[in-house]
Amino acid sequence: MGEQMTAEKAVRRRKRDEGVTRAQDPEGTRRNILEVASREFALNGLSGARIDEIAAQTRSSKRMIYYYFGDKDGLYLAALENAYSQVREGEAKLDIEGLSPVQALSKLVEFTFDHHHRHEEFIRMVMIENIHHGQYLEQSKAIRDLNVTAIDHIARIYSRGVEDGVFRSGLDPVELHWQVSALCFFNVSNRATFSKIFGRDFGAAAQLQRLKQNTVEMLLRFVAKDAP
Amino acid sequence: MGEQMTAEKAVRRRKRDEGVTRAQDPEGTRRNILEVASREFALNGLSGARIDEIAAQTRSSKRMIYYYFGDKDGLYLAALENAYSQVREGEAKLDIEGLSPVQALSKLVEFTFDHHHRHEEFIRMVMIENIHHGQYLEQSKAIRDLNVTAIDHIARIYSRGVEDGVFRSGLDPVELHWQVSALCFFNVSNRATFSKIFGRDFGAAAQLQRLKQNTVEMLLRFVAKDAP
Amino acid sequence: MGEQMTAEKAVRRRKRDEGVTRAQDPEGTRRNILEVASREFALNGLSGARIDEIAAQTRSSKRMIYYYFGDKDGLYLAALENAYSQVREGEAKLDIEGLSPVQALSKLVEFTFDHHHRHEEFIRMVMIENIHHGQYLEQSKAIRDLNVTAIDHIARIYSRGVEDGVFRSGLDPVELHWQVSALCFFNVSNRATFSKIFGRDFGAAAQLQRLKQNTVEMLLRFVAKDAP
Amino acid sequence: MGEQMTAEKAVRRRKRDEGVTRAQDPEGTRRNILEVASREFALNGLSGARIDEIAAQTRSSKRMIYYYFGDKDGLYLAALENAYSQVREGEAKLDIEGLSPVQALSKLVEFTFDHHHRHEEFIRMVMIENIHHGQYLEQSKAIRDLNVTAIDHIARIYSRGVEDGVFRSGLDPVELHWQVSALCFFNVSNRATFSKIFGRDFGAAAQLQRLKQNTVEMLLRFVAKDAP
DNA sequence: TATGAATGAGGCTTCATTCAT
DNA sequence: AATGAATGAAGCCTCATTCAT
Repeated sequence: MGEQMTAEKAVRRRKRDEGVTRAQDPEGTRRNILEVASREFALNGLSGARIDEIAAQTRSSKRMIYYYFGDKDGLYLAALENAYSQVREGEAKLDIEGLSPVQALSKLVEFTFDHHHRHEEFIRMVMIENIHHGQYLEQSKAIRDLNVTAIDHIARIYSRGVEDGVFRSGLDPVELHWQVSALCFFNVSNRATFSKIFGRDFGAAAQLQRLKQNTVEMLLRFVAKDAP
Repeated sequence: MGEQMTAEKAVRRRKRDEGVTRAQDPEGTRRNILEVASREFALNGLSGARIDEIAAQTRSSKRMIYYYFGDKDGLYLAALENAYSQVREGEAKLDIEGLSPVQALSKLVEFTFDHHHRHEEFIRMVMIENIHHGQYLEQSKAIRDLNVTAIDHIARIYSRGVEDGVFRSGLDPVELHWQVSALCFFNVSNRATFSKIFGRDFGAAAQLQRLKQNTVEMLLRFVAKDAP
Repeated sequence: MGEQMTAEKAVRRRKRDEGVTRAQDPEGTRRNILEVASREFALNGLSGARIDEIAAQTRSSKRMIYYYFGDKDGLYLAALENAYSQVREGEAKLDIEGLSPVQALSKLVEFTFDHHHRHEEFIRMVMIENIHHGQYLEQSKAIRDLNVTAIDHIARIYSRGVEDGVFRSGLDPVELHWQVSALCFFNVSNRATFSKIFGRDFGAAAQLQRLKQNTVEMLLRFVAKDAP
Repeated sequence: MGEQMTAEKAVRRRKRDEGVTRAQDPEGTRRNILEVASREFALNGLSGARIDEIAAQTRSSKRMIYYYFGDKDGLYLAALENAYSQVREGEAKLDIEGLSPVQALSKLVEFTFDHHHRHEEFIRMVMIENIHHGQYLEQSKAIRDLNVTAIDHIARIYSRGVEDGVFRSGLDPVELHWQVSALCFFNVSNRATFSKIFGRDFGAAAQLQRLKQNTVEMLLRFVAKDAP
């Protein structure tokens, strides 16, 4: 009696009771921590996330977080790298072989729109990182390496379009990428405030479909050759 | 027993000696706190901001923060309302009287682009609020009231353009607003990560100028009547 | 907008809106404060009661509390004196004229039992004061003066009973008073814990009736002359 | 930058230097905190007790209080359970085997009287808990479990007395327990105010002896078979 | 590789009280 | 007689992190 049960201890007890004491699996442990941390950082931000809470959701303990990631910043950086890596990996799956420039650009925009929509956690990590002025991203060579190919697709499509005489020349692929990103990113990043302000659910399927088509159309019209 | 002088006390004493304290000026005190808090929340987020740090930059004390704003959340909400209120106020200054629909839309987009650029603090507050799923905005009738007129301008311009036969019909003003917002917001919100990833300063004057013109052009092309 | 409404301010506003600004009535103000304070101290104890909360329930302001009572301790002491004074005043109404010693003692015990039951606030103040080792009561000449007559009734009844040959001699009136007090006081003071431990409502009417009769009987049997 | 030495730190250092710290002794640490807390809560009440003060008297730190007990309420509840548990444990030592009902009842009352007297800390905790309307006790299954046997002794004695024809029938053991408790509890709980009001030390040995004998006698007379 | 126990610094908030009018 | 604004001290609690095993 008198055994007061704090949250911290309750978790430990639960784990023991559930027999969650897994076999020695360093990589699994690391992976598990990283997944939980990614979720928690994306949900609460860097200062909002709690090491205790992350540890509690982990299959291992707080000590292991420090063992594998050094400190909170290290864990955050790993989560950030994880987010970028997963998203870039997904992008690699986009296949625009054999499509005309217009079809390819349409497909790229649609894919980007959907991809952002599917990876809200990533979007939130990027928002959070921007709140921090990109100071962690700056430290990460891994992330910079990951992103160099990010504009390859659109650059290729655009130059083909220009060659084929269907896109006007003089545009900057990086700026095109910027525009696609802006429209697709905003859809996820600002949905909460936008929806609440206009009393309209910008996450509803039909609405998303319209926004996506708008975005495709915007890009196509933007690169289109001016009427003679 | 020497005069024990804490850092806080020393600061307060200095303030008083410098005659910075305007005793018994409720509105001034409140305003001063709010300004400092707005800056700090925008810089560090809700959980990242420190009441102690805010108080230290204030002309009054930590205690007064609680006196006027109740708690940290209350202060944050006030800062959020403050941000929206200031920005909406600035928007009211946009004058598009006597301009053609195309000119008006160009001006609106340029203005919005610059306005966002000038109000980074506001952008950051909106990002932060989105990280919090808009839960504070939701509590604030004041903000909802402020924003109802946000699309008035673009709605008016668009309908005039349609009447005049220069814009195609069938578009949704709220979605147009969404597009303008996305392109202008992203420019501020994601500048840090975008710049670092592409090794290019997206905040440089010339670059901004290009992005702004792109944005104007995108919108004009999007609403333009299709060539017959 | 942005006008955050703290509890403190809300109260002030309410009062103003309700036009509660009463006419200058020093005694009324003092009385009102004392009543609210008595309730709050009885409910929450000395350290548990809040000056702010008391002020909020008052028709006047926090400042007036200090104006009239000096400090929190002063207010508590006034509330304590108030409690004793009210209860002693009520006791004065007990009329045992013309009753036989047995009848008088019965009536006294019943009255005391009921009186305690009716004055839970007083009981709680006495408990609280005992928690504080009676250190405030000690300061109050007023309370000591009030209580000197507390045993008069029972002393008179007892000596009449002895004279009449119906009560045994050699008992101490103060101890008799002690016994009556113990049984009547406990009924109110420990009802919460006793009820919860035994899963039985010791405040229910029928139960109270039984306890009261027990108490009368206990006293009567205690003073009764031993069977020859 | 001189070594800034806070009071707290100094205390801790002293403790370590004196070898008072028994590192890594969870049960010892917990026990030590609980003992200090029990004393402090009993002395000052829930709101009156200070976590800082408790920590200072501990062999460990404020942080450990939260580690083991969650928050102040948790610590109070543990102290309350501790108080009940200790007292009930002591009661178990009462041995009335082989005694006649009258002797047994006498012994029980005397024991209860002394036991309450010896455990002032417990009495004070119960008073404090009653001030809080028993709301903590209510949360504690541990305490309810402890108390179920509290009336066993008196119930057994009484029924034997009735069987033996020395006690009258029709009485309720719980009410008998109530009466014994009232008289014994009051002696400790209200001693301060009673003594001060009547200018008589109700804690003096001779006085206590008289009160105890009165209490025994009251109970014996109450259960006694009426003279035929 | 892993863990439960322990920690210091600092975070937010509340309290009784006083000041200026 | 009365008030709104202001305050310093101290209260409770949480955080990231390290120690001992």
